Amino acid sequence: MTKVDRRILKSQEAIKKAFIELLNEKGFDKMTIQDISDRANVNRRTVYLHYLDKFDLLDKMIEEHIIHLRNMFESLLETDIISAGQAFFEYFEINYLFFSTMMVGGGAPHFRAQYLELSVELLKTEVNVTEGKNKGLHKDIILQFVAAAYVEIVEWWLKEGMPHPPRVMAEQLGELVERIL
Amino acid sequence: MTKVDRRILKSQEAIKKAFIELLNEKGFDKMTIQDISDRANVNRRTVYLHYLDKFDLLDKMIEEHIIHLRNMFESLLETDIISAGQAFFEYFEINYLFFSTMMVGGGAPHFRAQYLELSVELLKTEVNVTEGKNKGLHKDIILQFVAAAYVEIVEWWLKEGMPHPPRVMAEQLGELVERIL
DNA sequence: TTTAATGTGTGTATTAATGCACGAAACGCA
DNA sequence: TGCGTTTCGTGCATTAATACACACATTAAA
Repeated sequence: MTKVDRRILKSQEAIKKAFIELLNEKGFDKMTIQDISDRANVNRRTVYLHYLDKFDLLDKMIEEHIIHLRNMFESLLETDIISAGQAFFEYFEINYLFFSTMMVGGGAPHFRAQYLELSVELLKTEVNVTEGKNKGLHKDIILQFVAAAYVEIVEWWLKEGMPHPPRVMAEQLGELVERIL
Repeated sequence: MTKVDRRILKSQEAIKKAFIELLNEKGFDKMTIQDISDRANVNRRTVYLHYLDKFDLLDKMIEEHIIHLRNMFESLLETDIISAGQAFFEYFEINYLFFSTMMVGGGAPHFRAQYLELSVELLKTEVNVTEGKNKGLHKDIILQFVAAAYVEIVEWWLKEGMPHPPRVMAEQLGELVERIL
């Protein structure tokens, strides 16, 4: 972990904060780089110094969340599946402002693709086709099946404004997944 | 008004904000430049780029308030003395955090000196010794007398935690000054 | 449809901020 | 008192951010 120049952190912090705020107020399409730099109190040139355009900015922000989710998964390996699932839903809940507004703002596809990829990767260690009820089935099919369900549920849950608390989501989802894996 | 580099404004803003916070928490004597730069999320070197030391920082902050007060005076020339006085006390009230903690933190002498100077300057236009009740008296004596009273009252008011609202202070002070000028 | 205004992405010279290192001064404490 | 630690104030090379300008695209109004 080489030390990052404090100016870089401050600029990126300000830009990302401004981005989230504007995502709320005008949506992704309506906001301009001008808006972002104004809000962040940063020169417009500085935004281009860190990001290619607003799409890249969005991607990088999603990327950060994906990384965070992956780290969460690794630190939750010893935890039971319900509590682990709950932790994930709570993370989405905390960052609801970002994720939900991204959905209505048109950023959903980017998030969906990356989150799906992550889910498949994480589930790899959980699926067993050499014994048990899935003996003889194709691992890649099961993976894709379950991962897609996970992603779709999260997206639905966010779009609907979190109609059930994290714990309930984790419990019911755990029940369903139990029947498959 | 030549345009100031945005970085300068941001750095100074952060430093001053940190200074006020620390003035509250540890007082002027206990705080170090290190503390200030840490809190401001700025390199220690940057503080020295803008200020000689913490005394200079304090002075410059007071100076800014003095300038603000002078501008207020000029924009209140047409206003009646009570309302004008009220505006001043309200300004001190808004910046109570700074002024009051400065008093207990040991910065009072610096403020007192500059505020006294300003008061004398501003009162110059108000005192008339060519006619009226003060005909024949020395202008400089009257000036010093009234200005000192003003300053002392403000200091007392701040130290005591603003025991009366701005309006009341302005009214009573107006009454007293009326008898002299 | 033409025109004006706004936004984009980039080049560039300049400037402010950074990180680091240093000796000296001030401080806290055994 | 002496001694280790902290803070100070500064020098310096490097880097990030800035202001400004430009050509071009997009949008909105006349």
